[in-house]
Amino acid sequence: MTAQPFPVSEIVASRRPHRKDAARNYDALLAAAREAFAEHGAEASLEDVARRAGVGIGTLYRNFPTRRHLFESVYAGEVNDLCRFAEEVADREPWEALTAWLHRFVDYTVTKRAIREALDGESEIFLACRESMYAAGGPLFERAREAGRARDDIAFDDLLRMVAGITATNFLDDAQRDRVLSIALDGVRAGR
Amino acid sequence: MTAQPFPVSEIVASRRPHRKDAARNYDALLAAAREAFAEHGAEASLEDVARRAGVGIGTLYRNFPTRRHLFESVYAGEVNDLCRFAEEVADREPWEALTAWLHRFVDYTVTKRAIREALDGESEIFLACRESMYAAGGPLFERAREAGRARDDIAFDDLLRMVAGITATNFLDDAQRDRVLSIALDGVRAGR
DNA sequence: ACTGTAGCGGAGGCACCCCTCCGTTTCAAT
DNA sequence: ATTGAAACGGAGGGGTGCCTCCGCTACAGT
Repeated sequence: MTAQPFPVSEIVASRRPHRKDAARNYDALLAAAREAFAEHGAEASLEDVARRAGVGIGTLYRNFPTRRHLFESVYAGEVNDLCRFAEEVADREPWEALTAWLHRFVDYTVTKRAIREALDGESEIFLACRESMYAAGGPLFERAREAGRARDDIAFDDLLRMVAGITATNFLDDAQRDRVLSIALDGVRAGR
Repeated sequence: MTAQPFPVSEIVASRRPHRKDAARNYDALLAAAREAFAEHGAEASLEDVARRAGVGIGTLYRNFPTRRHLFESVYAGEVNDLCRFAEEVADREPWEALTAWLHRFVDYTVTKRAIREALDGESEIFLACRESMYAAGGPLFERAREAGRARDDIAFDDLLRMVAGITATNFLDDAQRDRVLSIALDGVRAGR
């Protein structure tokens, strides 16, 4: 809501090194990790991440002392994007805003494979991310509910986990994924 | 539909050894594998499976030459149970029969963690399992649709993948899982 | 009870991954 | 251009998992 709304983005940005080569490697590692996590889940090989980034394994460990640091950084980056997107859709029609946000939620690839674990992560950053995400998406849900477009016997957490589950599943193609998501969301609509 | 409706059960049973000790080990391995797959997904350590079963690693490999053999056997066993259950509910009210079957689907633990992969498996057994499952559950869906209880713009495959996704996700507790499943199924109900 | 054989278990070779440590390289401030 | 400090990369030690192979065990048929 303010200029720097999400503490998460600061945490991540603050870790980025100042020297040019170091910064480039840092970015390459994050991008490589995003790919690797998307493909293999949170257990992806860190040596593979370093290889993809074209960087020595030592460099990976200097930037991200543990697997958790790396994973959290990738995750936080996506959460951050998601939070920004919530602002973008804030002035659309309530139900439309909610579903647009949820579809964006689905698009995040790391999230796709790893969000289930992340939803139960207990570290400081995971908690912060979850809070940010709830702060961003919760009001959209609330608004849809007040407009009589969403049923009021479920919690935002229920909704998010439902979508996360569908998101994490393999489908024949993207069309099927969207179709299934729409069906499930129809269950969330008010008026049966 | 006939006395031995599911080819899958024969495949699995035919592999069970005749000698007493061997049969005991075979069963112990299947049970251990079911546990291990449920906990760690399809990538569970085979040495761990052997340890759980109280059996040497060599014995595991004699009974199940590859990881895929073991996984398929566990999976086929559960599919088989599921198929039987479809017969049990066949004479209930259409919508109730369908949801009862889907809830049972949710209960299978191996399935829970691994069905996403399995839904895309291309081996002969996976195909046979999928076919059996569709043969068992499809008619339930069809019947609910004909009774005007389920919408007709979605496929049984859509429904199954939706439920599988929700099934594979972590929830705070079983109550939340059931709640979310009900919401999603409401999207499948006919009449908005 | 005897005995041939199916079945057993685990040592060991190979591969991969984790993470640390340190000699070498590269940046950027002067 | 010089130079000190920051950053680099990858070798290597320890761990775990995969799978094979073969000497030992115990079942079941006579």
